[in-house]
Amino acid sequence: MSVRVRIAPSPTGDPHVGTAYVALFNYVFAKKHGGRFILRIEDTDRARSTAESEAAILRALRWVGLSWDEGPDIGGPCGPYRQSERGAMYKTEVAKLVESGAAYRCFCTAERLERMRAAAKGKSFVGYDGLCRGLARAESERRAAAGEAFVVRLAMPKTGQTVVADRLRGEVRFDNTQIDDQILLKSDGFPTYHLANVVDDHRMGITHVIRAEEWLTSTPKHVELYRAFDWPAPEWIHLPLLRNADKSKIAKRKNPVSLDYYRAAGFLPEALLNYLGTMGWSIAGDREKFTLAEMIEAFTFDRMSLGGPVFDLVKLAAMNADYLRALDDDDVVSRLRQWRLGDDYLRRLVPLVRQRVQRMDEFVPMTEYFFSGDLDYAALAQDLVPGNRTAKDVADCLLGLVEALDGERDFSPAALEAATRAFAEKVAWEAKELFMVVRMAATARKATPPLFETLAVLGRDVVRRRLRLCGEYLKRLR
RNA sequence: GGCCCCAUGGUCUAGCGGUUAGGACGGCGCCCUCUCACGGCGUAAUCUCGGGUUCGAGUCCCGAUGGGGUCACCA
Repeated sequence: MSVRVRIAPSPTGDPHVGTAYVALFNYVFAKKHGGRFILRIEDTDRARSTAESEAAILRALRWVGLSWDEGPDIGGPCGPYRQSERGAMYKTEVAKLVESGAAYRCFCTAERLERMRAAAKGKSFVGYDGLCRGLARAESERRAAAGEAFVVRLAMPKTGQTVVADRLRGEVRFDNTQIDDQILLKSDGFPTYHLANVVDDHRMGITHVIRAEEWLTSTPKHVELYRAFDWPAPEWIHLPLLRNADKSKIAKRKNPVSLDYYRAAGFLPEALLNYLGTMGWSIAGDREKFTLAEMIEAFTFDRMSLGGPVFDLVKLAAMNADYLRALDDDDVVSRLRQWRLGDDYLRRLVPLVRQRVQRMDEFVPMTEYFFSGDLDYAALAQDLVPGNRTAKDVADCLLGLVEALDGERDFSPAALEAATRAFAEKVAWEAKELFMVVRMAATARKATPPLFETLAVLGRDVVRRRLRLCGEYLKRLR
């Protein structure tokens, strides 16, 4: 059977470095075995999924250099590759499960579930209590027909164990008493990840599920689903999780996590890929530089290590430096043009500064912060903290604004201004007071072109990082 | 807290019963050099602990400890 693997990102935010990490191993494994690498969009969370996020993820994956053989943009034999367009399949499949008794309708309200969880707090098992599991078939049919809202839950076996065969860990055993009756179909009729993932992986002929370790503990539910459907299960390979410096799962509050950040910061995609390839995997004992092609050539899961690797920006930068130095001068020029020194970026900059310079030789010094990375706030420490505020106030404010901006997909000047004004109101800051702080945090200057135009050109990743770093700097001031 | 996973320098890792425990990033020192960077050389720093198994454990087993993940109508 030929290898078919997939990466299944959820379009609910920025393109995540973890997605690239998992994609890399899927890609390499597929290529190693002459298989196919599939991109599937898991957009069943209709409240959080956005088209912009999906587009950003595709763009970022392309930038990093991983191309897929089947996907929402290029199609393929098992489409559609967007779960929101596959709704009918899930309903048909879940109906079979209800019919066979492997799943059941649950009419419990969110309020009841909340009370149930509160009551179970501190107990050894905190999953669904099974109230609706015992409902007579006729009553379940009747209530559904009457239009009462329901979800469909998996009827997990109540005894015995479920064994997950993980390629890297061997057989992992779970007592069935520990496993929740997972919701398969939400009351809006959309499937949860657990259902959609199993149905799609089956229908798309996925042979190996290579995904992050955070999924390991929900895999018994998937095992049970394959059993209930009487489908052959794929092989599971749970990759170690990328970590922050404190070893917790990599997260944007502690580490830049958006692939767009890495592009904006001037990392070369091949260097990033090489670095990700050293996270949990090694090509040889004394070697860590290798190309994608070399990784494919040498690839085997036998060379994985399972401790969660700390994602270290410093080491990434050192590796990036190696790649940069290996390019010839013309290549570097061309990379710089693609990055920020090209017409596109300059065209956005010129309207902001042309009225403010008298001579062209002022342009570069005046726009320096549009091209630099992290800024130094030491010289601004006094100005950053208005007389009526403490450093901590300003820090909290900045950090709060970053959170607010995280959810802001639209980074146009107008949207930024609206969001920032709304935030100012929320924290009871005078708008112009906040604007000045943001200006200094984003540019390390007190005089710049109009703030929101400037932020828009700097871009969401650079702006959020600078505001965060400035906030953290102020926190340390004390 | 229940369950699950993991455990070699600060970090990424090599090691798959017998090694002076290797490489890389970072640190420090020296050399190269008009400066800086590159490069070269050197140096400090690791097998979490406790029991076994074995002639012999970083390597195998058990336990403890520590870290992480997960317990949603999010993925």
